[in-house]
Amino acid sequence: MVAELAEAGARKATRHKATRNPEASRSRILNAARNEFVSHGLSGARVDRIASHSAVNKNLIYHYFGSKEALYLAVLEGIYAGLREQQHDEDLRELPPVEGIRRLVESTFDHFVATPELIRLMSVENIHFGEYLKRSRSIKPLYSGLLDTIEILLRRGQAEGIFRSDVDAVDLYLSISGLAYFFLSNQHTLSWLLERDLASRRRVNKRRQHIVDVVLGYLLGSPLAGAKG
Amino acid sequence: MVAELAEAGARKATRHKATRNPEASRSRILNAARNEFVSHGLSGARVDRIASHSAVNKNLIYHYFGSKEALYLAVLEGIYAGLREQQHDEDLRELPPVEGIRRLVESTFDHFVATPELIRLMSVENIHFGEYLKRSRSIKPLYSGLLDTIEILLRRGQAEGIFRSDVDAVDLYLSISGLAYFFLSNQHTLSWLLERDLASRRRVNKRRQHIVDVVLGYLLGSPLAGAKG
Amino acid sequence: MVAELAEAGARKATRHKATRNPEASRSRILNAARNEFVSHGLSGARVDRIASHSAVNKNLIYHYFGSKEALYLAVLEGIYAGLREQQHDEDLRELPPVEGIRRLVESTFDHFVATPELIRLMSVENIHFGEYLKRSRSIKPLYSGLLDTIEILLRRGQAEGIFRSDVDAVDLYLSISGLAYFFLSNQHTLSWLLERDLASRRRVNKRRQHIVDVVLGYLLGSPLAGAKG
Amino acid sequence: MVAELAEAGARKATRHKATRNPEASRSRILNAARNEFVSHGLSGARVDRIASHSAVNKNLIYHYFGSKEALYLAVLEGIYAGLREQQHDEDLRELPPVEGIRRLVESTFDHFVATPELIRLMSVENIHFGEYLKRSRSIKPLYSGLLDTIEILLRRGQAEGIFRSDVDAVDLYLSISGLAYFFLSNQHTLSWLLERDLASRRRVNKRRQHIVDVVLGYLLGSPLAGAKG
DNA sequence: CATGAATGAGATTTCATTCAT
DNA sequence: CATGAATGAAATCTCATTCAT
Repeated sequence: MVAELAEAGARKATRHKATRNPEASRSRILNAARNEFVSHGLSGARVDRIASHSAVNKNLIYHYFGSKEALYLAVLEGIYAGLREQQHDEDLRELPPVEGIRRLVESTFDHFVATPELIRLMSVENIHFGEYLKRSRSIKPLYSGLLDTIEILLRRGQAEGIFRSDVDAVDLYLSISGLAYFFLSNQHTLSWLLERDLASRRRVNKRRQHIVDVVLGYLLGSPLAGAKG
Repeated sequence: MVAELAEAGARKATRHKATRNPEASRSRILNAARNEFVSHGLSGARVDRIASHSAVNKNLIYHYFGSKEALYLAVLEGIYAGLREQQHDEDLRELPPVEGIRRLVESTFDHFVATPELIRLMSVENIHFGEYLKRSRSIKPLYSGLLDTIEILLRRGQAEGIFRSDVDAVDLYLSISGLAYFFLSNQHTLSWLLERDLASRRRVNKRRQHIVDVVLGYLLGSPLAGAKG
Repeated sequence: MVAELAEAGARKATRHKATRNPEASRSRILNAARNEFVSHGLSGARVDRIASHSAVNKNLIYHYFGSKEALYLAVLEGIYAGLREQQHDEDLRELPPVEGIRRLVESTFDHFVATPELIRLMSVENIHFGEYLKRSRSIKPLYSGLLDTIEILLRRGQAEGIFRSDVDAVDLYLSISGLAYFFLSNQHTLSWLLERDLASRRRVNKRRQHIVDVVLGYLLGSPLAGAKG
Repeated sequence: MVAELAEAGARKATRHKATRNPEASRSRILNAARNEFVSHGLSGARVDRIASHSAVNKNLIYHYFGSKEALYLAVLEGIYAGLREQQHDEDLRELPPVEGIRRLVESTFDHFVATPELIRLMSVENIHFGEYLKRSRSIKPLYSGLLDTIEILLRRGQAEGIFRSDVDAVDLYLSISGLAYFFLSNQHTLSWLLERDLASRRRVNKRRQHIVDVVLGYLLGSPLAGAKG
């Protein structure tokens, strides 16, 4: 996966040579930059590499984006937008609660798996204490409906008497994401330490099912089971 | 938390001036280096800052550790050793299964909370595809007993008929860690996006209980509940 | 004054957008360039700023002037031409000598005050060892009559027995200009060092009178007064 | 003179190669920097040239001075300090007034002639609106006594009935300096325009005497001579 | 006549590392 | 054991200029 991410930009560059097409140039830069930041983090990324992988003069990067940090922010916004775009959570609100939650869990997991850049950039951003995310105008609004969707499904499930009654929507969201995130974000260290190939298709499929089981197992269980007192 | 991490080294520097105490110098370097790598990642860390925060000549760092990367590895080993040291998982094998799992979940969470450096370094290391971890001789052995402990508790719980039968030890470990990790590692972005202060004591305590509930809810539930087919 | 000079170009730009009027474009460029070179010197000037302040495509600047340096020379010629144009020194030759000199002193001072760009460009040009001026075909001819005028007034004053006899026209010209120039060219440092606002109207008026007094005091005095031997 | 200034640093560099003598390194840098800023101004100066002319690694410049601008300020402070150091104006206060003024005029002129860097840096600084000078802590105090000296000499000369009564100390200082400054600062353009070699020894000596004559001619004259009303 | 896109050379600055003592 | 001085390579960014239409 290392090589895959690191070289993706190089493979795509295919010597364009002076496109005279600003849209194309801009998007080639963004592409190369995403690969670079994803592979090396913010501090480790090199503007020179972004320039050469996007087959563009280095100055053009500064012309379009102003600075390495601003370029990173542009990449970050693109990635986060993609995440929320694909979640379509509003569509789930009408489903039977168990089905709705299952779909939410699965789509979260699937999007994480399909977009490894997302998880890496989320890590990078947290290494930087989220300071670039906080500068973004465009990202936060994307998250406004998410908790509502969860809340709606939860309440409907509780009204039907099938979900346990003590569930907090924020905690549930953090669990759904966390169960997928850690497995993916820490794949490299975990594969080594546990001596398992966590990137294998079999393992990934198995994990997907496990996460659904955990979330639904928890939601469908009784609040008292295993409680401390 | 940003400031806390960033300034920790500065606070400790207290002008030692030529200690002529190799042990002390070495450990001051390691301390400052941990703070630096934790605050800025590997690429973002600065040898100069480590030197000045440890009140040590820059050359001494190279004398003791050879390179910035080697110093990073030393820090990484120290941090991972601390994690496994504190887990005492062997002690849990004798406990009643529910109690054993609960303790494992709680101690994992507590150690993560108590050592924010750990989580940040785990992220940093995965940004670097785990390549430094893989160079370490000392870390992997620490993990050898962990899955056994989980396996033992699982099997005993299943034998007693209280745990569901389809649980994989690796997945369970990943879930226990992931439920805590994501919440902590991504605190900065999540607090901003969800408009909640995830670092508040109340939220942390609540999360701890939630995680226990999720893990035990899952283990104590029936395999069929909510299953796809 | 800083802001005044620096922003003058910006104020004038007023979005022309494709004038299709070559004369107007050329003159807008020259205007913006004068402001830019005056505010930042030759090395500090930016072609980009000149383009944006003159609301003209950068390429047009190269089309009309060929290079940044050639543009600078064009600006320089314009400024020097303005200086000599306004001096009308030939008109003074007929006046009574004291009156003629007084008028020359006053008009030199007044023109310097009215055209701060002139003094700044003269400084800039001397920082560059006068090399651009020397390339100009148009400037030197403007100066041909100046010393003659002074010479004529001097000789008539000496013939009348009112001017001292040992006066050199070149030195007199340098003094007339220098007494005004230094006060204006070094206003920023001098105001700070002497803790006086040399730009105030009162100070400027006072200085004008002082310079007349110095020049006439010198010319009307006797050669022996205060002489070394 | 162009070549002289521009190459002065090069001549002095004489391949030191790793002096291990911080004082010497620092002062070689300052020397080379003075030459560079004097020859090319602030914007035109090149850190690379300063490094190579001082036979020092470029980084050492940043290590010692922090930035190009800070280095420029250090040079500026050194130059201004030299000016006031050499003026010894306090020594002049006891002299007979005519003698005191004559000496002040001569020493000002002589110092300007002996230190062409001074005049050029004063011009450079005014091109930059004096903003670096204003940042300096050390320069202004040097100027505190200067006006007092002039005032004292003026008042004594007026008490003796030999100096005219309407003289302002600030104006007198500006005239003494201006009469010398313009001739020197604008030598390159003036020599060309007036078709005289203003740098020739004869011309310089003549100018020195002229300036003394002008200042004393003015001071010893009567206030009414040539006055407007 | 005029333009927006793009470039190459070089500017300042940074940083891990080594030298000499 | 420890240090202050110094370095080379490379990083980010700038800027006058040219290309293609």
